[in-house]
Amino acid sequence: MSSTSPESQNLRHKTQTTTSNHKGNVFAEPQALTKTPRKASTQGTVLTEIQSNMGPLMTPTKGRETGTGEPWTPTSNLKMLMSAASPEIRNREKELCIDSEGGDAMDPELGEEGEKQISRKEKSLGLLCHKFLARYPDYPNPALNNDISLDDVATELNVERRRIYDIMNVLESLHMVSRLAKNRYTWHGRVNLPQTLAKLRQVGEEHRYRQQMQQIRQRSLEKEFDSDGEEKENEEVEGGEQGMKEMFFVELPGVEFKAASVNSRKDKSLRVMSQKFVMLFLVSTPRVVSLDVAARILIGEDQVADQDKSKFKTKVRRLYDIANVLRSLKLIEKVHVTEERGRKPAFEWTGPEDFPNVKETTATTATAKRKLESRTSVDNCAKNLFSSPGSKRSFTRHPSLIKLAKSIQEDRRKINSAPTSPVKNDSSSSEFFPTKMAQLAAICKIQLDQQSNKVVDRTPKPAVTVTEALSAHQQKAAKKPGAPQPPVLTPTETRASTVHLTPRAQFTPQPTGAMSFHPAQCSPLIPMLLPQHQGGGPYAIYMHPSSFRPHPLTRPQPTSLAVRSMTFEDKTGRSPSDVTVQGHSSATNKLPTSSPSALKRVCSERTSEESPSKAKRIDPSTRDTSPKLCDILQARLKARRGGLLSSRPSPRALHLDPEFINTPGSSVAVAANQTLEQNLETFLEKEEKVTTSDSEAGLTPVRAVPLNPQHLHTETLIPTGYLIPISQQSLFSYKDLHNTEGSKASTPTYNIYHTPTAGSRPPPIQEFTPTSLPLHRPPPSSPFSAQGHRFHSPSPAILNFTLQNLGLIPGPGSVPTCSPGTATTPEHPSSMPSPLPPHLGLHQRGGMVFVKPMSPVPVQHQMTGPGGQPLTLISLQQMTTPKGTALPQHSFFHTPLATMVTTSHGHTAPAGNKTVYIPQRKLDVTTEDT
DNA sequence: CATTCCCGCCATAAG
DNA sequence: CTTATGGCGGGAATG
Repeated sequence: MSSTSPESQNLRHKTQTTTSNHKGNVFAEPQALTKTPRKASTQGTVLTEIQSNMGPLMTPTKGRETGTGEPWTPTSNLKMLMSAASPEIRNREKELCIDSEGGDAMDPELGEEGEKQISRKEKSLGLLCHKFLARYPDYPNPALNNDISLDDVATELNVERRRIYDIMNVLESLHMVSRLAKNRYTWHGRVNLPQTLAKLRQVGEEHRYRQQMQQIRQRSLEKEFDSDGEEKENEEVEGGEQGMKEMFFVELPGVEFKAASVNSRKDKSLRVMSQKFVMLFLVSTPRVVSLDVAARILIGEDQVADQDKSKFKTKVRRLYDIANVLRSLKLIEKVHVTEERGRKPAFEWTGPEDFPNVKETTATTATAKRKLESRTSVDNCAKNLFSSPGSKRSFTRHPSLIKLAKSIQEDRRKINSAPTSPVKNDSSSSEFFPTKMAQLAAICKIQLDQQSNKVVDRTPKPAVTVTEALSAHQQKAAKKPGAPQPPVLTPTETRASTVHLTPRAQFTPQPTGAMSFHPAQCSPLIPMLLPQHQGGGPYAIYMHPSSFRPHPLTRPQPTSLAVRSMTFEDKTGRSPSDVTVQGHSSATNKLPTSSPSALKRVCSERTSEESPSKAKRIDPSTRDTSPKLCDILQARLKARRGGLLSSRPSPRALHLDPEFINTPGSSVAVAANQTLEQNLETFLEKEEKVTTSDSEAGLTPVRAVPLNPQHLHTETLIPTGYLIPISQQSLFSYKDLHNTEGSKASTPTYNIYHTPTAGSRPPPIQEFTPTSLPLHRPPPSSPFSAQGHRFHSPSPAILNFTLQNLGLIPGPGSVPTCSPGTATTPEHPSSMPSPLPPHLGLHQRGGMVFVKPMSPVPVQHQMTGPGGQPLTLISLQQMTTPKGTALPQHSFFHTPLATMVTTSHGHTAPAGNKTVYIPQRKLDVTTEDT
């Protein structure tokens, strides 16, 4: 929108040829400033960017809707600082203290100019992404306009457009943004991240990525010799379905589908690749995926052994691009897997482990929808057909279709909205954004459930968190019973760590004390509402919906979305795919649609884990295992069905519009039925299978895995089209409970959730470390001019940086607070009994403080930034990823089995501790089931 | 040398 | 046609 945009673009293009300088200057806001020394400098080939200098000068001209422009200088300064620091130090984070000013501070010598070498890192995609993310709240107020203008972003961040596309593509793959139109995207933040992840995991399982990964790993281990042939075969067999490598983009429901237009362009790589990559993490047992394995899988077809190297290389390049973005989202971290042979670059998942899908299904409201569905579905189908990957489809984006969809959707919404959706917002606090609150609540809930206690911990005590984390891991990893839980604890703090995985460890799941307590927590957490049943239900396959989006600004309907999510499964009784489900208890999965059951289900998951006895049995079923089982089952099914269900496997053909279609009536229902049957069958077979599978995997089948048939995922229709999950927003109330528990209650929950980190992972200790942020608010005097002045809507990014620089980072041990500026309610750590000694992880590594923009408007009360702008302070554990910082995190995540983590520096983590591992095979990944 | 991954040419899709 | 997107790979920076 800004006038500048065109100009800038033009300039860019033009400039390209001659010099590299491109970017920067131009956008900087032409109008305002004159000062552009940088331009000249830039041009000069050398990278030096003088920008830093400029910074102060610049006024934040650009502010647009997004949040206002950020002056960018500061940012750049920060950047510089970081970069400077980082190189030397592996950690980016800590150094900040330094200072304020940008350039000089850091460098003793150079003073201002100094930066010349910006080292490549400054330009890295990860950093850029960080800056980008800093501009938007993790959980934006839906009511606000969350539009993102590419031009503005490019300008403000001072980067070429091309780079923004890279970021947007991956964010889009996670549904954190969606494309509205030409230069416009809408920011969704992490609101539907849980759903997205759940969905991706589901899809990933369906694709049997886990198996594929295992095969590849094995193969590689054993090099060519012997076995590979066979193994391969096996896969391929199943692969029939696999064939569908080309999956399409997985879509989410509701909010996001604005992107209708998106699907168009072949949907080639980045977006899809990113999703696949994430899927790999979600299905792999140790949440570690090595680069090459990922590349191989992503290559897709690759069946043949090594394909071109070049292709591989290219793929790897892309993976790095994606990884950098994911890293900035804190979803993954770089690690090294040491196999026998050497260490390979790999990434470890650090995002949320579980995301129960929350979905609400509202069972009701089928009425109108069906009709709608039918239509849409048709359209969708058509569309799908057209759009085959690779080839160009003329049809993509038919306007007509889009419109249709829109209208339908709207209708649907209206219809749906009221009844089911539980709208309770307790939000007294949430005055303005009920919807948002709801979403948040939902999210929270989800997180809580998943993480079980983690959330709680986060605020109060680290120790707790750790424990939980451990327990979770344990479960996954399933240790031997004898093994104590503590093992995991080792606080390894390395950031970039090397993980050594021993191949199979045998483990039995064991009940650990820790686990036991989980249940209790769960129950409390879950309290109110679990949304309906889980499951696959929530997702619907979606073609691409039209880009319908209600008003950006005004969109009330959050609830409606929730409502809309219906699950097909109801009919059949079983949800087609229920990722989460695995209730141990119910052999039959059919959960009635009733919500209560859903809750139970969730609980059950947790409980299952916990309960020792059950744990064993059930564990397998639980997330980790389940996938396997699923895979197996699926494989079986496929084999059988073969022809029968061709439809299913090849998703492409089907497109269902989720929303519209939710009702089971159509194909879905059928599918569901099939699935049930299949499940049973598979289940029976399963045992056999299990063995085989294990063997395939390379794992010794130590234990028989008891599977619950239930878990199996049915294959849902998903594969084909876009999947749309249902938005969870409905849940809300939860937070109340939460709050109460946590000390924070008073503060609007919103804040809490806000914390970026919070959402996802069990926070390693570090999070806590940061002392209370609020205090730190940068004094006006702070070196950065920007801060002082900033009137309103300062760019959050800047603040963040500043804070960091100022040394806000607290020492260890401090309480993590996310208090709003004003109150800063201290959340004292609630005194949770932490089973584990704190020492584990804590280090002060320096948490970072992050300031995120809150939803601008309303939030004010909560906190007010220096300028009066609303700010939320959050402690982050790690900023970006640099390897250097020491974080304990990894250790937790690693399966207890045999992983050892080495710090980047090389000091090994404290011992493998209790991990039991049998070093037989090098391969890390071990499946664990029981 | 290997790993990372930035840069930006240039093919395509959109408008 | 002009733009907007984004695949893709050279090759530079780093390790």
